Amino acid sequence: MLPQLNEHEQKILKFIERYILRFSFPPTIGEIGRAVSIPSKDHVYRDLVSIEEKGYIERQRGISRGIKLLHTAEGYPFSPSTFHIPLLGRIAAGEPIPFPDGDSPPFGYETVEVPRLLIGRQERVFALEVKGDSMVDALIEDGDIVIMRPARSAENGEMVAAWLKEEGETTLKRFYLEGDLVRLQPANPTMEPIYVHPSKLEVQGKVIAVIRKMGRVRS
Amino acid sequence: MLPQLNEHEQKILKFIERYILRFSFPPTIGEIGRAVSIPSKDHVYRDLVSIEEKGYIERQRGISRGIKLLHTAEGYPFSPSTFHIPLLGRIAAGEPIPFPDGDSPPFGYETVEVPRLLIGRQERVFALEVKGDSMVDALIEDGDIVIMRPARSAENGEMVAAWLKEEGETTLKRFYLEGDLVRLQPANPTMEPIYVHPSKLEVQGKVIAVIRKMGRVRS
DNA sequence: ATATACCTAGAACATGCGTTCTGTTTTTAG
DNA sequence: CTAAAAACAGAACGCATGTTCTAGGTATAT
Repeated sequence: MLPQLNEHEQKILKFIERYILRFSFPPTIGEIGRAVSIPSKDHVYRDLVSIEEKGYIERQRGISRGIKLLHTAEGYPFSPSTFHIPLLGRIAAGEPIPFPDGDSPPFGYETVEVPRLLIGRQERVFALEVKGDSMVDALIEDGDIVIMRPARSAENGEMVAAWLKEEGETTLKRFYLEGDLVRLQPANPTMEPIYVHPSKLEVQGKVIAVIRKMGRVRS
Repeated sequence: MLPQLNEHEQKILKFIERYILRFSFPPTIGEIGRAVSIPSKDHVYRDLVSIEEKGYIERQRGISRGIKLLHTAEGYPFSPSTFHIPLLGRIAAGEPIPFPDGDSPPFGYETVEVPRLLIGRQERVFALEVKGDSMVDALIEDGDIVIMRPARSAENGEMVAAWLKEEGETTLKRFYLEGDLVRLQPANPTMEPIYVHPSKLEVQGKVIAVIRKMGRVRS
């Protein structure tokens, strides 16, 4: 686990990250200072040394813009064209999805690497690995990675993680509000939808993407 | 299509690419000159202007290392942590898969961005977008992106694209050679396998991964 | 040959930029 | 409270680096 950053170091690291995503090369010490309102270059210089000692960046001394960003302020690996999403756990049939509580992004989890284009704005998204064949009705199989975003409500047609209070289980289906009932439509067209009253249903999040890696071989 | 680069420009662009992959920031003009054996900084400077005019890089004038690499010397989009896989087309039920013939990498196609980790070091991979619900037995739905690699044979348990000669259609299933028959096992556990004689079957490729992006909303 | 354009080299120049020094202010330890 | 340590500001220094100038070389067309 990486050591925590103090306030200045966090602001500096976040600025470096934004700068690289925008320009594709790191900022100078002066640019950092102006961006985070530290007039002294020496001050920024020392902070960079500290950030490097904590393992978030790697520096080439004496070289302009000699900064290599290794981890984001959230402690995740950084790469410019890809985003690392925390893998919160492995989810199986009948289990509630362990949504992160509060606004604090989870720290120190294993991560899943996905292209930035797949996620768009990468706010509060997280990943789950599916265990077992309980979600075949959502066209999801054992080992799939499901990428989600917490949400309390949904638009018609969106794929949601819905908690069915009476059954005590979570299901992934497309959401349609029809009159005063909600139709939960399986992705598998051979299966029938279910209708529930909104009071018996709790939308927990929206499914953003599913990734299936076929590397392994089944006996 | 991007204009061709002359010999110097190619050497420079390839050096920039290698340098960025190694250090995570671009080289200086002097470093480029030394690497490609051009003693004159002015010479390198003019070459960079030319490379920029041809659209391979984007430059921030007047600032050190102000180079953003847009395309590789081969004309593909550049990003350090992802591959860009050619999207060969949209595949629907009953259609044969348009595998690329020969070793020449397809040029000028639309591409799909995939993290390097997802496909490893494999070459000649390509992507297809699935149209229609004909592959639900493989737990694949309309709009999914299937990433494949051409192959003539398969190991037991691998997911393959198999051409069924008598039916005249392609199907995606797990491959098991059992005695002198091949068992093609659907990913959907509620569906039954089919058994065919190897002579009636042609393995066309292996499925490496499936990507499902849920952005759009269905009515 | 002559002219033109282009490629190339080397040096000069001005600014960019990392580093370090001096000194002040704020925080922490006892 | 007092002393030590850490955080901070500003300036100075010197090498790094992008840019431009001058000039010689090479190819091509007329």
